[in-house]
Amino acid sequence: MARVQRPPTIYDVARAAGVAPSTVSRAFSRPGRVNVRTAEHIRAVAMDLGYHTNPFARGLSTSRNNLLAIVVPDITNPFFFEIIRGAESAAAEAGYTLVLSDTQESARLERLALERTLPMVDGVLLASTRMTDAGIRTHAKQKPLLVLNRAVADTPSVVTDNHLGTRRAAEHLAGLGHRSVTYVAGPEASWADASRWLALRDAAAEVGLRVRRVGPHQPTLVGGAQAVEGFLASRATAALCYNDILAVGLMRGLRSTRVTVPDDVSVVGFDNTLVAELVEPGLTTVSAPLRALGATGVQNLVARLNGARTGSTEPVVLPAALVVRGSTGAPRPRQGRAPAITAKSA
Amino acid sequence: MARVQRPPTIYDVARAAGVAPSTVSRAFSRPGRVNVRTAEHIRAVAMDLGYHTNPFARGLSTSRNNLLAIVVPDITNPFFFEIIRGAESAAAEAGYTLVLSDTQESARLERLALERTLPMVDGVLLASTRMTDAGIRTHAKQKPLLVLNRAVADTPSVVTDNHLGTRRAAEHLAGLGHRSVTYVAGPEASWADASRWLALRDAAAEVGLRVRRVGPHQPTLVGGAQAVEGFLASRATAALCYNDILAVGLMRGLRSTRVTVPDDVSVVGFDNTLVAELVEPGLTTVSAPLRALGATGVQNLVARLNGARTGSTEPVVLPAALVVRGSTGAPRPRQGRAPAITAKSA
DNA sequence: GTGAAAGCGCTAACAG
DNA sequence: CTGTTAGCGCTTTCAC
Repeated sequence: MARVQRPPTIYDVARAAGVAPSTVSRAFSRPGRVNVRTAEHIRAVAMDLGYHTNPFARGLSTSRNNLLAIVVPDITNPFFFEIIRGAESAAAEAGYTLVLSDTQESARLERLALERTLPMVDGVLLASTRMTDAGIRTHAKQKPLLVLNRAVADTPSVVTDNHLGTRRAAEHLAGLGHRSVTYVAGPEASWADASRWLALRDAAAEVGLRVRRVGPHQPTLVGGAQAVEGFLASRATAALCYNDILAVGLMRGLRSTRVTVPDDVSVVGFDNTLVAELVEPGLTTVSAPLRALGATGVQNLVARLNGARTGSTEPVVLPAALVVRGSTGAPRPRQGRAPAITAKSA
Repeated sequence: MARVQRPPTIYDVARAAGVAPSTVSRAFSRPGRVNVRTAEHIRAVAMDLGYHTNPFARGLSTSRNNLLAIVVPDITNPFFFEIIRGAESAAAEAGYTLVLSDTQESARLERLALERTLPMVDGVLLASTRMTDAGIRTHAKQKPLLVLNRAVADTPSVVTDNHLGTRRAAEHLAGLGHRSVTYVAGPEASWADASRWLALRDAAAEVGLRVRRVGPHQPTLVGGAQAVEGFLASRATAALCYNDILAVGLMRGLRSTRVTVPDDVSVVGFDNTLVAELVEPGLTTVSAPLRALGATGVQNLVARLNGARTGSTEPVVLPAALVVRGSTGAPRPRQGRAPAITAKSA
């Protein structure tokens, strides 16, 4: 097992190179201000010694350390790791490193994580936070902060266009001949859930769809299975679900009943995560630009750190689109006869 | 948008509390060494001012900043985010924060990420690294480092028991009546791939299975589809795939041919990630204790940081188990007639 | 117990 | 262009 030794400092390099420490510093932080030959020499010596500048010591003077925190409720949720990847690559590109906090859906853990990471980063990305608007604003006073997937007054945010996406889904269903749709709701505290439901109400009215709502449900396979009964009771021929996992759970639950997808009922999800593609039949879903969401968030935050004065704090809205797969189709011809409503599921 | 102000320092607190800065410092870092009433007073004043100690300034003196880096090839791969979550929660529990680097399967990016993060963390977790053993050891000289999913001489590591897992899979297949199995290989550079293949060779011999190997293939859906032809040509009745995604890709590819799973061929995956459960039929797979892998890695690393002198650098081996689902079954009775080998797939 | 002073590794401001 | 001198915010001797 390799023995770890104390890394060389700027002074070691300075001595070895026969120059002043400040010159070494300059050679690394603003190469332009140093004779090209000395700079070269210093670099060589440094490399030789295995010198790496200590970013936090630097941060002490510059009060920036090129660290960004991203706080997510659940790393294992496909929804978030696409966002994380977008954020990570944008951060790396801008020379920032990401600090990751998984709050495991707990508001308490989220608060703790934030308190621990806030003092050490230059800015924070909050993805689908469970905090109150007031709590968010409090933290935003301490460090530049940006909210993903939720609009908060006076706080920069990036959201997806739930309205447009839902509208497309409604049009799609109406176009197939559906007359009714039920929204299968997700977590009560979710901003996205509220936003999607409201959007569906509007869109349904515009395209002439009768709309119901069941829930709330956990955004999990189990939650989807639990939604079966309520959905069937709503007697709609189509379901728009809070997210993909919930939709898949619903589809699975329906399979245990006499109801088949898409012949009896059509199911639409939200987010276009990997599962939508894996499930059989493929899940028609509203695609959120997850990676772009993370990337845009980081870019805006970094711009702010660099002094960009964006007067407005209107949310940045990213477009959504409908991805049509096998889970939607025309409803049964004799529509008067609603689908069987007795759930025989486990 | 909230205005961000410069956070209060230890001096601000000292002045407001009417004590010396060093006393404030002590009140936070070693409360025992301070009069309990003064300490209380200081805490109150600090809270009042919204003081948070700057971890990196502290780190300058103590040369520890409670940061750990985790480097993964692909955040969006379910395999890794289970590991990440395990690592994250173990880190949080030990008072450490995780810094995340996604190298997007690129050795170059991995090197860059490491160079950027190494100087700022106390230790590094390398998950399924693409580096050479020599490269790993070089970095291990600079900071305590631990490798996940790969055994490297002279370097602490945590791996899963591929041997045992593969053995179980082989026994399962043999028990069902299979006489032949083909290993569908993953990336060439992968330590896990080599390890699994070797394990299968041994296990197959022991249980009396004829064994072949096809590949390498990308560990993706596409890679799995591309493996179809080679697999069919191998004329085996069972496939053991490098990982779940590859297995799912293979199953999908097979569906486009005349071959059905599990009636014509059985398919076994590796890792027991979410997709194994979602796919139809469910994928029988060797389950790796992913979360435990991440957690154990962090715990070992932290122990080392705290001065634990573990003499040996033998890999820590975590148990694997076989999870049986619908993708495996008894081979067709008339086994002389091998499955159709003409691939009609896209 | 508490204060004063030095220093962690680096950058910044000021001379030359 | 380069050297000198102060700090950045905190911890750590060493006195008292």
